[in-house]
Amino acid sequence: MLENGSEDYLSGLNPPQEEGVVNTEGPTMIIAGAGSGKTRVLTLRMAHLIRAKNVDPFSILALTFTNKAASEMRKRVESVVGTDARNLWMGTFHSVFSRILRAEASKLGYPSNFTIYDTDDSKSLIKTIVKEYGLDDKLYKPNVVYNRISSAKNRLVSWREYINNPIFKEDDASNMKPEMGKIYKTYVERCFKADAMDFDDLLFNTNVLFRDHLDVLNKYQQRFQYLLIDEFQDTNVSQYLIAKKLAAVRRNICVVGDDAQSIYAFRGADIQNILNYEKDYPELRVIKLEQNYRSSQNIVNAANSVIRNNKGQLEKSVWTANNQGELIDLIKATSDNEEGRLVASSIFEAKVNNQLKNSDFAILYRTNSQSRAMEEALRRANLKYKIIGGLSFYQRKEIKDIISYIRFVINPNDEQAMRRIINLPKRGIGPGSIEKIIVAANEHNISVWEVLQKAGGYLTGRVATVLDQFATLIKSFQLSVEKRDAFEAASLIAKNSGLLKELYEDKTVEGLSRYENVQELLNAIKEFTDDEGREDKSLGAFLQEVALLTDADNQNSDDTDFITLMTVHSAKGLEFKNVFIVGLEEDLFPSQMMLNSRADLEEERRLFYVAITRAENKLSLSYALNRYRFGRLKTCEPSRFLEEIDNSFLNIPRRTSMKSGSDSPSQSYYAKNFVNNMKSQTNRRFVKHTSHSPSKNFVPSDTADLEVGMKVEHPKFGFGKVIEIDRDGTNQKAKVDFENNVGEKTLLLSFAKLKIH
DNA sequence: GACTCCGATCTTTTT
DNA sequence: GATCGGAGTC
Repeated sequence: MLENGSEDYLSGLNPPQEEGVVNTEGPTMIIAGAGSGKTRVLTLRMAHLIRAKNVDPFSILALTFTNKAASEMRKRVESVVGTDARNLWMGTFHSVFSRILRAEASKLGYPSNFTIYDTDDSKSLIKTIVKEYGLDDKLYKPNVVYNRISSAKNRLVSWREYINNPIFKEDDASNMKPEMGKIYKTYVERCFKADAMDFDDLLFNTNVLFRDHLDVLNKYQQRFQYLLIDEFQDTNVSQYLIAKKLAAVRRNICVVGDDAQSIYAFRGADIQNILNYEKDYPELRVIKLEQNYRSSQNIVNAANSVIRNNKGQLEKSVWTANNQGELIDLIKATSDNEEGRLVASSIFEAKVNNQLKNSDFAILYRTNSQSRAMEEALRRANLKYKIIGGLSFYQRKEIKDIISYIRFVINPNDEQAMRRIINLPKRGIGPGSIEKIIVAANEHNISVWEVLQKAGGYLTGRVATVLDQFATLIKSFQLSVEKRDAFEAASLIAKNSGLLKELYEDKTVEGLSRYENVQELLNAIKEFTDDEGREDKSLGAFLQEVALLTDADNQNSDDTDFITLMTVHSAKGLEFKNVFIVGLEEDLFPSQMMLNSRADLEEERRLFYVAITRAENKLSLSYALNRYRFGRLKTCEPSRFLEEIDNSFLNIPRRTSMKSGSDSPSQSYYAKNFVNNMKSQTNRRFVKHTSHSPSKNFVPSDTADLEVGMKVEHPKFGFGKVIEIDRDGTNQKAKVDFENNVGEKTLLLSFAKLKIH
């Protein structure tokens, strides 16, 4: 396979696949049905360019949708062509163009160390602006405003164009939000002043860069002779225009996509891109990959029977030569918790009967919040699992705090970072003082950082002294960043800022885990600096890397045998032997927010299609008749999508809690069953657990049962024995000796989840 | 300014 | 269930 000049990587490809690999010149569109080997074609196409056409990997640019997809693809190219693959330009639109923007930042009036605002930063900035203007925050909700601005940027509508556009004006006025344009303008100005770009700016500003600086555009047009875009159906207009500009000279642009799997319209993805593409490149070569190699016939046919309900698709018929396979299981549960138990027991059974591993299973759901019930059931069944996505590591408070320190040290104009850390740990600087600082900065037309450095000149008394100390601290950090590598500098910041100490002194279970998380972050930074191949080991370089990272590609190589839990969105591009799609209830999947238009509903249906086509051998669908939503119990109807699946592919419902053979149990049966189910829930001996305001927590009567010598189980530390109980004072504590080399821990009872055995 | 309690509000998906 | 902001208290 690695022999020079050998082309045996072409063997085993079907005709359209081979066509996609070897026809490397000119514009190409590959319409690739689910499971049709599109990643294989894409990687071999790159390999073919390097190997057979002697193209320098450095001049190939491949744009993917996620970081994970990029690194996966790089690995696969490497397995064919060897280390040459390392020189490929490969990554998400956001990561590739943020790199280019850093190199060319000065042309746009930005420093090259500009900060990237994540969604939280953007929303909180919007919130501040709305407040500063004295606007009604019920009307101008950060979410709504953010989405409006975001979609404008994704269509390359600048604030100036937005304000001058009568259609937007009318639209906003009729929505009672006439000030939208003003907020957009101020938001952009504040980002610029903070030397910050949000996610959309990375694309918007790249367009501006290429529009206003033809020399720069020319440089990259020369460099990137071959352009490949994966998941083309999920690109937005802004992304497409960047690609179009880059490919304008050589026209070697290959896009791969599947309109049936377009699931990101909510984020500005525009299916129109496919039509524009055909218009922009009349000489286009279109290749269709229609044979599915992944799934059994039942699964492929069921997926087709679902997607058939959508109107207006590209012509394509996905088929498979695989065998018929098992029928699709339908699991009907009375509650979300029971759904979890049924899924868990089904997995357990299948593992035993078919000699399968945990990693052969995936549980897919529509919303992250559904993971909870599944998680608990799997834990009880002793099945190892891993949740992908959800609240990512980098979104945890303690991590964001440290990162904000780093951000502020690197870029002291970063307003959002400043707001976060200026009173952390508590320095006695409240909202009042922060406002004063901002006002002073605006009055003298200088940056906030300049005010902080000369606090005595603008503020008085104790606050001035404290701010002075703060500025000195930051300056000392700045010095150490210059002199040390990322790990040393970050350790110093964690320590000298006082954050580490504060967490260390918090002996609650939560504090402990926060402390561990910070250590984990430091480990990640250590890994970063220990990487031999990396030339820039500064903290700034680490920050750039981390800003666009999601925890989807947090690979822990040592332990890989787990059941995967994730949303359908994050499952795109993956495959599993056995797949469970859970929570197939009306208003949940399809989501109630997507029932307003046909287009929305069709996107949900495509999402369902994506979920189904992840499965290779066995698919199980489940729904619950009662579910906790918004902390309230709600009765649910089965999803309309279930009815769209042709019955001939389905197994008659068999996994229900019913003991009797009756196939239409009365509602009261479920109600009764559900009450029992709930009872067993409350009998659990877990202490209620919330993240803050501990006084709000109650200690349920059963922790009063806790006695010295009892065997207990903790979700994180495992089994242990109570050796001491302190019931005096307000903070009741128990000292527990844990097995598995964790040792003795003192747990605050109001926090600890302890199960008595 | 810090801390506590209480009620209101929201949860679709992600770079 | 979790977070945020307001109100009241120290």
